[in-house]
Amino acid sequence: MTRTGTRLRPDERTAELVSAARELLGEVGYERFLPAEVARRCGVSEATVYRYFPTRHALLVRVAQQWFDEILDALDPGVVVHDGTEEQLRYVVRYAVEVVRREPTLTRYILNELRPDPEFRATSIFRSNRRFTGIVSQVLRDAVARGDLRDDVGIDLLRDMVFGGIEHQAWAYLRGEGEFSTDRTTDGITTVIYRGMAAHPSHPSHPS
Amino acid sequence: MTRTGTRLRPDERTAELVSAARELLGEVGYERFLPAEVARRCGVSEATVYRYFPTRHALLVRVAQQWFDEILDALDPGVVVHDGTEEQLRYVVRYAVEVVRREPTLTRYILNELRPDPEFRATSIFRSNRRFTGIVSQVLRDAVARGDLRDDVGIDLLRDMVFGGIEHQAWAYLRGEGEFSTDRTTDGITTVIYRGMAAHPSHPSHPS
Amino acid sequence: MTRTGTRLRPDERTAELVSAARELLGEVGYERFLPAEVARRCGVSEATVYRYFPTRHALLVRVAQQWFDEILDALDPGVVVHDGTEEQLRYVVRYAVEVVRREPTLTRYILNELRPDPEFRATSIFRSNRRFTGIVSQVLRDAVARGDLRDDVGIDLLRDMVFGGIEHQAWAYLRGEGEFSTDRTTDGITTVIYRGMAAHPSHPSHPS
Amino acid sequence: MTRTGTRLRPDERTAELVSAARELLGEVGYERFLPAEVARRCGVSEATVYRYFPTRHALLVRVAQQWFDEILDALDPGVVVHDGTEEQLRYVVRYAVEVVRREPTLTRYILNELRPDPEFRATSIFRSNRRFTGIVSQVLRDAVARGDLRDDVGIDLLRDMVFGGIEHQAWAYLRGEGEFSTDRTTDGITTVIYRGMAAHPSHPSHPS
DNA sequence: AATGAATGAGGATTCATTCAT
DNA sequence: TATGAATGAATCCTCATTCAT
Repeated sequence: MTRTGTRLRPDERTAELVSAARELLGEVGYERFLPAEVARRCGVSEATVYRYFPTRHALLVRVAQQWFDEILDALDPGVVVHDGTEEQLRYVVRYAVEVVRREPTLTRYILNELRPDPEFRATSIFRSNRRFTGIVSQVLRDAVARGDLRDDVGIDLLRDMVFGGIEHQAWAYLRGEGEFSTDRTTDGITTVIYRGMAAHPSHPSHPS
Repeated sequence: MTRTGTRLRPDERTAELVSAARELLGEVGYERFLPAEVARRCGVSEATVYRYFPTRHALLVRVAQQWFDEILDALDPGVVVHDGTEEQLRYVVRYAVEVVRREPTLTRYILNELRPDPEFRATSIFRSNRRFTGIVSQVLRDAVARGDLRDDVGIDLLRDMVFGGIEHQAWAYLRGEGEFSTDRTTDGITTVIYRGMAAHPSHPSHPS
Repeated sequence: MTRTGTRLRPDERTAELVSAARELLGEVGYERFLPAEVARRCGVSEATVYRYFPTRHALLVRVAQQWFDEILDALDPGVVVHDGTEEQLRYVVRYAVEVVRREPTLTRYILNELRPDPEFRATSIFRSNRRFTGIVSQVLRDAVARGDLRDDVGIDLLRDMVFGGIEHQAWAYLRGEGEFSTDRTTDGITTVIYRGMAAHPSHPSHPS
Repeated sequence: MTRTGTRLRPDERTAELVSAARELLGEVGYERFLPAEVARRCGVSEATVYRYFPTRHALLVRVAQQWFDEILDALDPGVVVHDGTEEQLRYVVRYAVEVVRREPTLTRYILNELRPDPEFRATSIFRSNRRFTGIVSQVLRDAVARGDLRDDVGIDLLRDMVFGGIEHQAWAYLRGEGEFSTDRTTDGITTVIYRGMAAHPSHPSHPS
């Protein structure tokens, strides 16, 4: 994309490479990700890519890392702002929907390619990833502790229904098999989870 | 795995190849699936694989097809047997859990590699797949029509929460990030969906 | 083509194989000639082909041999029947045109694949081939000896202009680049060769 | 052949590859042409060949193209220089003889493999090829228009006798079945065509 | 006599990675 | 710092040929 051709400071070049790599990963997925294409998009040689990243894998990991950090930096502050279990839940679900929807391949890469890696737990992505999916878990956990949600279904299962549901929706959308409204998906998932787990079913919520 | 070394009848050899291919696909996934490895596991040459399947893709498709048919043959009859929305839902969810849990990579292959293929809708897997995911949708749809479930959340989203949730659970399990009890997963998902969508919240169900 | 399925006497089976092989060779050419396809056309197994012919090459050689013999058996008697150099020439040219036109690939195979073979001169095709192209040479040689044609151009060159010209015409025809009239080609070549070599130019011939 | 071992500039490497490929094509023909052998002859890896040419076919086409261009650049200017039908004819025939004689396999490749290709007419070789064979046709056509040659035999047939005759002569020569003197072949063909087609047979030419 | 099963030896093409300049 | 050239190790697929039954 960015066609520089000129010499860049190492941090600029790195940023450019990561940016192009993120786009590419989002477009073609992990297996079809070619370092050569990243180089091409930056207007540099393949060797330059390897100057900044020792392996293809390292570049991919860096992409995930940076991407996650951006997401979390934007997400984190907002959580506390919302009052009430349902509103907090809706907020994080909406955020997850927006993220996954915007970059389903990237999400998939992190969730499915990076996490299974034996060395994953040693990576700093591990921590970031935990922050990302964990933030949903935390909202749920807090709600349970507060007595707003029941505890008869595991938090991890609820979290998986949220992320799995979003992911499947996104893929169906990309395949052209259905619409993908952020609102509709957010409200639907929030509603099901909240109504399904609410400790006090007397005040059912209404999806928009 | 199976080391025959002997000559087999075509149907036997085919069965052996499909079986080994299914295992391999389950282990390494679509992209890392090598016909040569299938051959090795069957104790035959690579050329033998190509004697029975014209292309790598054809073998993979056959694996998916046969596997699906086995699943569906076992699943179908049972649905009608169960009375009540929640029980029917629990039954199909349990089945899906067992299937996805047993072969998560295979599931991913069908969901992510086969479905996006432009020619997918012309395949017989398409029909099988529709039968598979459709059976969940149908149970939900029937329940809505019967007035047992509300209609304020789309069927497709519910279905995605079911399959997405199961898939994520299975992956986390395989990654050693958590337990995976068929009962717990089945009950959890069924409960969330049912309680979250039930038209008459007066009689909440209890997960085991 | 012939679908027997039954057991044949060796000579019958051989004949059937050679016949199918000839057709195939004519259709696809030497390099794309697959023994498996010959077997398929005869309704027998590949192994049966190898029962009768030790190698692919042997089968191909046999095809050429038999084909040549048939041609020569039909051609030979007719030569003497014609009176006059030009008529004899026209006769053999017409025959060559018909042969090449009908089976250009086969001709090509013999002319270009078989002849270069180091062992070619030891083959019986060598003799047959010499009879085939030699018959044209002989007609020319006789005419020179009789004083009807000059001797200032080598017989082999004339023969090559005849066969090369026919072959190129046939290929252009097959490519759809032009018509191919047996009469027109025969008369054209005969005329050029005869008029160009005639010792007594006072009676120029007229092509039809 | 050329064993460099060193790093070459792209144009040098390309030239070396094309050169080696031309030689190889001339030796073994289209079907037996292996990119791996080209690599071996240049002392580089097979991958290097594919760095410069996306496919085997592309390399072959490039060989043909470049080769043709060299030929035509040398041939073209000379035609106009010669006076008289017979001299012009002799000149282009001589040129064709030299070309075909030097590289009969290459000629065959262009004539038989490239020309039949459906996309051939879109290639730049198409234009080059037309220039090549067309130059003979043009000389003949001009002579007919001028009244020097009769019009009772089609130009295309005459052209085919020229090229076909040359090709067969070259092959026989390569096979060791006869001598191949450029002069003798040129004069022979020119003589036959000219004497056979001359409108005024009173001044027959004398082959050397 | 016939064959069905099986394969060894290719053979075109891809791509992450290295290294001399 | 940057790179252009180069490649080793795959990877899918083909086909003439063998051999136990």
